[in-house]
Amino acid sequence: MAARKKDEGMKEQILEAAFEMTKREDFDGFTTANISAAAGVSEGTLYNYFKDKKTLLVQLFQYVFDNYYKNLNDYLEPFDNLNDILYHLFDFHIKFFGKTSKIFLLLFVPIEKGIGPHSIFRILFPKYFSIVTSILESHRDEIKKDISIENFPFFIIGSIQMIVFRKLALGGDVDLTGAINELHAIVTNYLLKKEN
Amino acid sequence: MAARKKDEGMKEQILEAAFEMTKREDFDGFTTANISAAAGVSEGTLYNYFKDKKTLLVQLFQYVFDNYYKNLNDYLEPFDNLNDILYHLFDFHIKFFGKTSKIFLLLFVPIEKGIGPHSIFRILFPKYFSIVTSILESHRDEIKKDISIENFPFFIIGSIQMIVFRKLALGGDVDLTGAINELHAIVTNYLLKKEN
Amino acid sequence: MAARKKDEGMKEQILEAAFEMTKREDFDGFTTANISAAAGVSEGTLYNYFKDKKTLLVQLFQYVFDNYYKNLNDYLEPFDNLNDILYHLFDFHIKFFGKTSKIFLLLFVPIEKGIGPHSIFRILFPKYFSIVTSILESHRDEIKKDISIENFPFFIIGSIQMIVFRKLALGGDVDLTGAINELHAIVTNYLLKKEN
Amino acid sequence: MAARKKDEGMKEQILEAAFEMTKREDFDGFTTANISAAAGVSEGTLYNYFKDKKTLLVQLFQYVFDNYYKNLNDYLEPFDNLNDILYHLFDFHIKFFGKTSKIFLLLFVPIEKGIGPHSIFRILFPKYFSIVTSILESHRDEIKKDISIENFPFFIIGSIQMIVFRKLALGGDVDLTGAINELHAIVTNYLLKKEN
DNA sequence: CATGAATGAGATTTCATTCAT
DNA sequence: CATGAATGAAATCTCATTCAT
Repeated sequence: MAARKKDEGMKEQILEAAFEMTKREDFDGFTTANISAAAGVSEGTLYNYFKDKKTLLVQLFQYVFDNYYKNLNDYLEPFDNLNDILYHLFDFHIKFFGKTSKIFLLLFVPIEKGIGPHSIFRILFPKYFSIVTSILESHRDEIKKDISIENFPFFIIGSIQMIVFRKLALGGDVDLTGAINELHAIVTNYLLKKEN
Repeated sequence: MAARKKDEGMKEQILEAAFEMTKREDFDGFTTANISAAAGVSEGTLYNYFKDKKTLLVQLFQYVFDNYYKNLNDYLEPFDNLNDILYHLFDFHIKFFGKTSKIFLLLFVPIEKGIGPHSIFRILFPKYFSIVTSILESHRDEIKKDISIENFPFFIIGSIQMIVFRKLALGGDVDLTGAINELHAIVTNYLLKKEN
Repeated sequence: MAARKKDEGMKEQILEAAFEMTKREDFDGFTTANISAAAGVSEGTLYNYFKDKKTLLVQLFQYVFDNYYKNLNDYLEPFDNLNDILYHLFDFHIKFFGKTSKIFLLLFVPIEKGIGPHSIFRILFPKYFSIVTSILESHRDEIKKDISIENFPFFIIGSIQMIVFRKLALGGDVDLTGAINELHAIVTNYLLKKEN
Repeated sequence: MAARKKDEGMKEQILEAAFEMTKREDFDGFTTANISAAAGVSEGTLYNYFKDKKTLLVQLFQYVFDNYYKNLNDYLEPFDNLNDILYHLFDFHIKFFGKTSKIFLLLFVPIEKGIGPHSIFRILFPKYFSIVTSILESHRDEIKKDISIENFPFFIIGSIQMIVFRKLALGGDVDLTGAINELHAIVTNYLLKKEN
């Protein structure tokens, strides 16, 4: 149990370091050399905790998004109406990834051989879908009656993500707050019952 | 006088083959071996047309998006109101990339050394922004007076793109038409003057 | 006869261009691309005049040194005493190669397979030896009686060559005239009968 | 704690093997394949010790000449007059390179980009100049008063080197001792005060 | 378990040579 | 003959993985 705990700690330390590495301006790709240097361990040590590099990357992505969801829940906890929740969902996303993380490079890492699509996207989508869906469903009464929300989570993630990407692409002079406000306006305008 | 006459189209042939390659289910990365095999030429030939692999990839991305914009213009030509135009913008995007292209893997390819962000995103954003902006501006009278559309192009690209990604991730059973319809509803609901 | 003459002309044109190329500051090696570009012909054309690249290089070296010897003879013709002749031998050498020729890179090009040394040096040495030796022998009466001159040609070529190399290595601020004078003093001091 | 302990001598082992390789009759160029085979390591290992091939070659040249100078000092230590020292300088040079080393092929390897000459010669010249100059200066009282010795080091290196090259070019039947004696006579005759 | 040097498979790149035009 | 695009063998270089310590 102690050993396992130690294991888990080291694994997390490596994954955390790898995530931090993706936020650095001079990030230079997910090589084992880069990851081990960032984690302060030897390359060989990586293989004591992960079968191979692909496994490490898949677990890295899962680690980052488990983290994301956990912190998102805490972040949203104080808010009780959908309007506020959506705003802070956007806000949180920008804060979590907004600076410079290149974690999304992993999206196309293949996770299994065989027929059909099999990228790391497969991990992201169901998770993201379920969290946004559960938010929406627990506030159904605030949402307009006649609209479909089946694809809404994807609209949300796509839009936020593009704001992040834009920041990554264009550099420091992006008005993130304005973008969040505009996105929030679009979404709530569509989604929420008119208050009067 | 000319030797095997330099095929002016060879460069395009290589880029086209590389793009087609990204749509294949068994796509396995942008190696020079893969690209040359897809193009039916030797690896050495690649270097007769491109200084190095990075140059090829940047030009590939530009080629794909030049193609995208050109075809999009033709596709939208018959439509004269913003409602229809937006619908077919979404529609076109899905058709163009919708199946399986992994061209977006290139988004993070660095295009220059130096300070700040410098990925291939830099190429994509201004182009996409300008085309969507010009569409919106030439239909200003159909848009609600009081709303900001500064960030609108990014929401649009982000949303469409996420639908494409979802298809890539989850495979064949995605209701693309439904997604387009819903996205279209969100956007037009926010953007367009209520018709009465 | 006309055809052969044309051949010879083209061959010489290529070799001359290749030699000129070695004097350029941005000289970048004896690639077939470089040589053909310098000569203003296609790469394929090289192979109409030379069996392969090695043959071209060997003939280039021979061409340069045949040229050297021929011009040297003309250059020395006006002088009739060994003192002057030696001075102008040095002078000529510096003028011929002195700026920036990297022709000496070819010295180690192998010219035959098999046992023993077989570099292009083999071509240079006998020629240089014979010309210096013949100069010395036709002025035997000016040379001290009791000294050996068997290795003298090598001393001369080595010393001059090093002056050239020094210029190549250290750049523009070398006092070539001073170096020639000093070398001349050493050589004549050793070699010539004291005049009184 | 240490893995296969980093052999501090591995770098030197590779350089030494590369130098030895240049003395082999069947030496066939400085390819990474040749060098790694000579050193008994894999090609990949070369890149654990040298950034790239050019760096390896520059360091190889420096290694060889550092070795040369160190051993030369020991070799000359017993001798206290310039006459003897010069003789054994020649003698040593022949012994060190005299057989078959093709290390001098490296002389034109470029060491930096930019304007002006920049070959490996730049490394050789100052070193050789300083060692010969310091020998001459510490024996100034044995040298004739009125002669310039500014260029002397270059004549010495050039002459010795040409003897080495001649051996390389012409093979085994060269009278090295005779050549050394003659060179020694030339130099001392010019340089040293007449003893009487 | 940790290390990190060594490996070698595979990726990128160069370039002498060929050959269809 | 001249051309120069295409080739492919060989060179340089990268990097995930192994394994002796």
